[in-house]
Amino acid sequence: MNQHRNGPVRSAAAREAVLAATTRLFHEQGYDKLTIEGIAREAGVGKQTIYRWWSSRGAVIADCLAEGRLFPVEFEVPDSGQLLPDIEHWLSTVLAVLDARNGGELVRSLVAAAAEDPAVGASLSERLGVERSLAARLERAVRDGQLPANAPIDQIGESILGAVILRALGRQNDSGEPLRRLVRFLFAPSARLRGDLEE
Amino acid sequence: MNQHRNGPVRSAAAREAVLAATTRLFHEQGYDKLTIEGIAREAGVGKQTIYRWWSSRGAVIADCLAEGRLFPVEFEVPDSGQLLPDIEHWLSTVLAVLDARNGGELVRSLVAAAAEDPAVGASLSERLGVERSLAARLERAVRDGQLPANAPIDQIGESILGAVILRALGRQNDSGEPLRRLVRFLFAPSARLRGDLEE
Amino acid sequence: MNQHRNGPVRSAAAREAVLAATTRLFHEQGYDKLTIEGIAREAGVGKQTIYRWWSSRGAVIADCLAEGRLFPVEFEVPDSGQLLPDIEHWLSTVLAVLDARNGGELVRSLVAAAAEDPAVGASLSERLGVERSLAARLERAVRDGQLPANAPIDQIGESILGAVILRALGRQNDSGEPLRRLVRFLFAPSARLRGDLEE
Amino acid sequence: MNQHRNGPVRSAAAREAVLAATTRLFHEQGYDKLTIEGIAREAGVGKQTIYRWWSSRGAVIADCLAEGRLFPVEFEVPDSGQLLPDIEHWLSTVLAVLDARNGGELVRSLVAAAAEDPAVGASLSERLGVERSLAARLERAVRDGQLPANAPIDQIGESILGAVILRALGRQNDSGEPLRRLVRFLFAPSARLRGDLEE
DNA sequence: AGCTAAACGAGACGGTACGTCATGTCTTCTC
DNA sequence: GAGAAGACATGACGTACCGTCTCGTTTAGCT
Repeated sequence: MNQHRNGPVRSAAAREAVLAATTRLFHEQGYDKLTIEGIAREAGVGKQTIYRWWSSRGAVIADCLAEGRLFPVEFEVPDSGQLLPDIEHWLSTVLAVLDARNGGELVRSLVAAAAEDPAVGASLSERLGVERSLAARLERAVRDGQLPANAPIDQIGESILGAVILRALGRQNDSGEPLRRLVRFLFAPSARLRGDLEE
Repeated sequence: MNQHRNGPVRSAAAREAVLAATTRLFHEQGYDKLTIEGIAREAGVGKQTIYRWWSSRGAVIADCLAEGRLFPVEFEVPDSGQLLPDIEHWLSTVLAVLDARNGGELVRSLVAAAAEDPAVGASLSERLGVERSLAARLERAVRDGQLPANAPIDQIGESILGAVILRALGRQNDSGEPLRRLVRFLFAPSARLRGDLEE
Repeated sequence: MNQHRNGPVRSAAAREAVLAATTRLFHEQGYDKLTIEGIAREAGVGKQTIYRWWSSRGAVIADCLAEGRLFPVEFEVPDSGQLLPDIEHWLSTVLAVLDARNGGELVRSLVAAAAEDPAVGASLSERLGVERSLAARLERAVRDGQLPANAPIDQIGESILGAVILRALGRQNDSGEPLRRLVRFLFAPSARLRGDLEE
Repeated sequence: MNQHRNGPVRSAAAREAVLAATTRLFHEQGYDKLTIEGIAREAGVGKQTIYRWWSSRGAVIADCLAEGRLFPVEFEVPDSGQLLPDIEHWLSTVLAVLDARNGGELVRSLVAAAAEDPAVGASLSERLGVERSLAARLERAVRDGQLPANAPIDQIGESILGAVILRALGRQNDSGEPLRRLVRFLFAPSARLRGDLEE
């Protein structure tokens, strides 16, 4: 028995306009300058329409995040068969994006949004598009015997992502070399034992 | 506030009152509810006195952070000579604090403050009191040969801290076991190679 | 030639519900708190149904007024043959109603509605139920020779009503004696000439 | 012991700007289109400044009224020694103003404001500038013996003013003759008795 | 009896204004 | 001359209604 309701239905156009405007403003101004009124103005939408469908500023961000509107690219981890070079290549891509204009600001805005709003926090890691692909690659490495069978794949991904976030919070302008050393440490364990991580 | 003074000297009492009020409010309400007016009210201080000496809300937080007012305890890493048990013990302490009331909220507030304000971001990692002690312990491990000579000590610390932060952002209520698996992975490399991380 | 139309006709139930709800809310909350949405909610009616049949909030009020829903009683002027005692008795009735709970507020609400909406203004004086009956009594007085043949009956009524309204606007809590003095002045001209309005 | 207070003092410029803007908007748009935000915008003033010093829209109007900003002219009653001609002349002046552009609207706006706000209501009659001057003239008439010693002067004034208001509420476009007949009735009692109010 | 179009309840929509709160600057008075 | 108190212009908050506009449902009168 279908539960029917009368009346007009949610406007897809309004929803789209809100998410598009939010994405635009988020990239242009960052999270803390993002306001409901600003979104409404930019989207050509009444404030009440936003409040009707989203509980907070963070909830709008979370929707944008869930639809992949906040990241310009997907960070795919290549799979050449050799774990460390693949990860290093992926890391270079990530760092290149982050060091481009507003990349660090984008991360900080996301973190601020996640800190403020549970919904954003909940979808942050998986939707970041980072861990998903990374985890897939690591699972493959486990199957290939390059990582032990019970390596904590998710946690390894989170530790790398966490280090990336901390770097963004500290506004460090290093070359990315410290992060590269971290992944080498993580994925070249035999080298670690031999003490020849670096030549 | 302070009693009779002749010279135009910065009032130590006012400074103290501001920092104390900020600490109190930060713990009670979190970063996003923290306002300059609220601090001034709570401290019994004029708004202008705050603006005179601090450039922003974040700068006040950064001062509190720098003076160790925001953390109830210092997280010292014990040194029994055995790296992994020491780290696991330390991690248990950290997790216990975070899972206590408002512990997660405290981390999220700090992260939000760091995301918003460069000054907070800059002092976050070292002042967190976490990495300093952790790095010292890891250096000792290097000297003892438990870690390779060129292990990226700071980055390892940041990766752990980053994972802790991500856990707080995701509001996860796990037992902390995932984090424990991560440190085991990080500090038991030989086990990893043998595939017997867990029995 | 009848222009025929299909479909249902205006719902008497909806009309009744709207007018009843309006009357209820008008008495409970006054004119300025009266809203179309509130009426629709109270009447269990769609907003559009109101907009379809009435042009404005004032038009609904005007309808209520025209059907005598806004006044709890009719103010009949008795006719004992003696003009002044009749008028004074009527005035006492009016004042008693006005000084009862919300009586003044009712007048003010009506005046506000009349000020805002021409339709209400147009029907205010005649529909008030005041002047109609008063004018009838004054005409009788003219026939009886108690008033000159061309006394401005309508204007006399309006002047009394106007004085009543001004009293309500000023929120005066006098006993009503000033109004009584006015009607004595109006209807005891010979006394006036003799200077013995009051003994 | 004087109870002293620190801090800046109320800005005379802001007060003046608010009252001037209110007066302007009131005349241009009437009371119901008058909004706090509109006043603030027009005055170049923050909304909060208005809310700090006035409790409501009506309170601002009441201040304007009290300073005579809402009426373009003072309605002085001439004093030639002969009551009726003086009053008729005054009435002509009043009617001329009311029938000019927006005169009726002005009255209706004032009445609406008075109905909504006690402060406006309280100062309406005296500040209207109407009754004050009228009462003075009537008192003179009493002294001259043209009115009985205990004629209810204030009430007579209110009855005239009330009739004027009712006329404005009804949007009547009569020539003003009915009002003239009323004052003739009020102030030519002997004529009334002889039934020769009009020849 | 079926068809059809209007009226209905519900309520989403782009707006305006509300009254409150915080911002960062400025002014006044006290110590 | 630093500091408390707080007024100021600005602007966002979240709420309430405005008047218009869909939605599906219900119902009256014509075929």
